[in-house]
Amino acid sequence: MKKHKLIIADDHKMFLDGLLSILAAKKEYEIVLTANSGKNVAKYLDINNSKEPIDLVVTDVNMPELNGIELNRHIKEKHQKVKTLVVSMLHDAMTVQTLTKDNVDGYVPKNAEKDELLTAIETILRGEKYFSQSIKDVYLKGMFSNEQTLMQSLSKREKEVLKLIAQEFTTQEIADKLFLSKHTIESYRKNLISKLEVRNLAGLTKYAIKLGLLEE
Amino acid sequence: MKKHKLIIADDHKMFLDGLLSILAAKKEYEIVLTANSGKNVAKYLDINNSKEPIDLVVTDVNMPELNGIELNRHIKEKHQKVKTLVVSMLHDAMTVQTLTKDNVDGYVPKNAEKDELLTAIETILRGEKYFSQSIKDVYLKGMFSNEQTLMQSLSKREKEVLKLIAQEFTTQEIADKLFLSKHTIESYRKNLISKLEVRNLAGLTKYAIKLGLLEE
DNA sequence: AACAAACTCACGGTAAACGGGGTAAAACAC
DNA sequence: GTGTTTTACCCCGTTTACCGTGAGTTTGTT
Repeated sequence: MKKHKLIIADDHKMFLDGLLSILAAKKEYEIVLTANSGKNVAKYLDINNSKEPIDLVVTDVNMPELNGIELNRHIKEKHQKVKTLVVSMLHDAMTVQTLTKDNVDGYVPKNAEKDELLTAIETILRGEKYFSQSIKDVYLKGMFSNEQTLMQSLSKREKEVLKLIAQEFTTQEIADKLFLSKHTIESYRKNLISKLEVRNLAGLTKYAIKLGLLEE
Repeated sequence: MKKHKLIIADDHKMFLDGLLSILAAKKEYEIVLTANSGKNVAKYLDINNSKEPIDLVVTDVNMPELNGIELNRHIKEKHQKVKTLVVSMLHDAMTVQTLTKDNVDGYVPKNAEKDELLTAIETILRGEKYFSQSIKDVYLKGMFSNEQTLMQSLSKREKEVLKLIAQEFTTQEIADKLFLSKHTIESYRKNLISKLEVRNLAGLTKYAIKLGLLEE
């Protein structure tokens, strides 16, 4: 019987050790590489995958250099045959949605049982998808939450203005910055307040943060 | 040689498995209990510790029911002889400060090497403290960051007002709510703006969030 | 071509926030 | 028991935000 070739990636070394000890005990699997960043996985695949094709990459979401989302995207673009399984904390709905949109093959939270992880891996290697119930819950909840819908209901310009508002710029300053009339910005402000169902600048600011419009 | 009795607690089962496999391989240690919440550890100690004293509790910070901070506090109050080692992600300075204030015996981030974990445990069992360099860095950085200082520079009343401001209440509404003159609230508003070095409500709101004054 | 979004601008009014300047009693610390 | 911080209060002037209502123009879709 041919062993399935796996890569596992997580920046928490102890967790990586844990995964490794679970998977190395199974003779069906060969751990070809363990990595603490997505970049190392991508690099490895880009160089070696044609010679020695990998079956599955098990990866965390939060990683330096190239995170799990980006790694999954890279794999699904450049190495379509390689399956991906995300093993991470429970993330927000958007993360899950992004991953599924990018055709990830499975998602198991880190608080799952060992057995569920093994089931997930088997299922995926058979060519099916595997998502834990809690992940499906998050996904569905996200579908009907208004955060997501509201974000989509905002146009590009509205998001731009919202961002500047939350960055403490006044209407006049934003108008100057965008070469628009201050009346225009006032309109946006009004629309944002009614669309997001908030009362004032404080509510707008909170939404800007929630929607991830602010970096620093 | 008498084995040291350990308890490990983490709500991520796979990580727990990892820890277990690392520690169970060492014959110096006996894993008396693995738990996925702080409450279970506290309960166990409260009932059994007099008969069969535990030497060390290894715990995560983020856990349901009773988190690592609360668990550590409980242990240091009720079971002074039991050492505690936190193994968790890198947390903010305040978490680390709270833990050290509560006399935790060590802190190792989850991305540490297996060997460092073992070193930490040995050190602590010898009666010394062990903190990874990255944890010390976070601690020191927190000492000189202004977020912490600013938070302390705010009085109770100021925090209360700031919270209400960020909750989208107007000056008048806050005045009514706290049975104060609206002039008073205006003063607080001004002081907050100058203390926190922001320009307006948006900046105040961001600080309220950063300082953790808002729940939902 | 028709239609809907998205984007732009305008006016008038009320309410609120912002900025600068104060006073003063109570609580806490040294 | 003197000094500092906290809490609470006041006035005034200016700016900005908020609200309603409306309307032209561009852009993309079917």
